[in-house]
Amino acid sequence: MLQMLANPAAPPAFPRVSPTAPDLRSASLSGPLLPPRTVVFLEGLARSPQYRVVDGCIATAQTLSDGRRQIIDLVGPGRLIGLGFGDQNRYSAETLGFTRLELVPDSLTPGERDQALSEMLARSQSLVMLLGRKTAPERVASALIDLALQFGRPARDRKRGAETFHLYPTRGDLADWLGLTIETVSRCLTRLKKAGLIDIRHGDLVTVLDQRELAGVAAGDRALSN
Amino acid sequence: MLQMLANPAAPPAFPRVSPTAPDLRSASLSGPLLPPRTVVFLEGLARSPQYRVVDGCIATAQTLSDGRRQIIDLVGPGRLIGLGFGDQNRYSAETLGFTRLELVPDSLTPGERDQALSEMLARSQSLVMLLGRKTAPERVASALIDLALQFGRPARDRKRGAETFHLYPTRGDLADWLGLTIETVSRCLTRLKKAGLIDIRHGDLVTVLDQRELAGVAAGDRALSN
DNA sequence: CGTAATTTTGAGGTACTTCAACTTCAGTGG
DNA sequence: CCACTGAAGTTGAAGTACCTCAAAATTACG
Repeated sequence: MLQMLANPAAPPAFPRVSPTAPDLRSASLSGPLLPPRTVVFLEGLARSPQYRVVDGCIATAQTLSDGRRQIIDLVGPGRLIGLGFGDQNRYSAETLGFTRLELVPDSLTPGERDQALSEMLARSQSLVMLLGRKTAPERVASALIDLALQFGRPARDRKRGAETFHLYPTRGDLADWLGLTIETVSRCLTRLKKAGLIDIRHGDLVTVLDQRELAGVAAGDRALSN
Repeated sequence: MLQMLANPAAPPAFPRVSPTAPDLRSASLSGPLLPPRTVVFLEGLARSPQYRVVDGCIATAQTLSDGRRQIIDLVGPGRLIGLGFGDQNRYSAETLGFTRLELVPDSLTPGERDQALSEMLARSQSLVMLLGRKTAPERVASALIDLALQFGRPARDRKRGAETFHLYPTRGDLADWLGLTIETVSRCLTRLKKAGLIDIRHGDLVTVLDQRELAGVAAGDRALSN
């Protein structure tokens, strides 16, 4: 699942782009609804404008010449993409699910830009720690906690701490984010389910059943039986 | 300010800290010469001022509660440390080798700060790609290329492309940077030496003998025989 | 020269990957 | 409604890259 896109350098296949591809730039404030797997901009091409995610989810990723893909970040509502580089994009951005973007003026206030850059840096450093020093179950648990924070809603369940969110990334996306393979991600999720820490319904609706235990797994305090 | 305190997680050996620890604050422009393994500031403590590395090398690192350490970046001359966070340090900073720091005013121009943050972000994202998707030999080769760029001098050798630099990080530091173990780093270096791509003299003087081949290994184009 | 720390090297173990088969699910058309 | 198809996910078995453990070799230093 390393290459979902064609060669990034060359004009890419635009999977499932609606025939009448909406022009983002023409949207004044809140743009059109982009279908899943829409490429917003591509690594290596001339620098794209900046967007704020209004609703949905964006994956930013870099790809090696041989096709290995690494997702740099999953970006949820309220956060920005497309800032912080020079004359060309340092990563690609793609929707994972129906997503609404909002064009952000190139001239953010220095404060806003600083804030956004700092947050991106902090998240990138967290990912470095995760990739460099955490085991597969720890990575998956950490990812779920992050996704719950970004995409979680108050949860319809009354259960204390139970939080439900829409899982935008596929197993392949999670693998490319967490430096694992699809199979390893799947196995970890299965074990988290069997341990009663999470539940997944309809394939993409995740409920965190035991937040403390999940955090324990993420921190390496709790093992995770087979 | 210099917080030469004990490591919060575990009581660390503080090798070779000079008895009369110099106070950075008293230095107006270019500070004193800090000995190796001097802790400049610590993760989790109140935010430290910002410094520019004048000469030597700084490692910035995060540590998990169980002691696993991940080096976030190795910082060479000209680059900044200590910026980009809120009220407390998000990582520790430590000298690897005799290092001279220069206090940087808290009020960088927005342009300077933006520039520095962007560079840190770019480097962090490169490290994410390295940790998530590169093999051990690729990681070590990539690291050497980065270190040659940061610490390399014109090389006394006439050889085209040959570049020599002082290897500040130990095998352990490299391992904590590259998400590997000491032994794996050592084995990769040995293989690079045997392949004639690099040479290491006196334990810490590295010469890149074949820049192209080394880049090939880093990119995964060239394998690396046993 | 002697001791300790670091690095190297080897042998064996394991967490994760790879390969392959099976299952589930969404969409499509009969 | 239900077979048919393809994509996504799961599960199992086997392989391997890297880790762990241990010891030897090298280097650093008093």
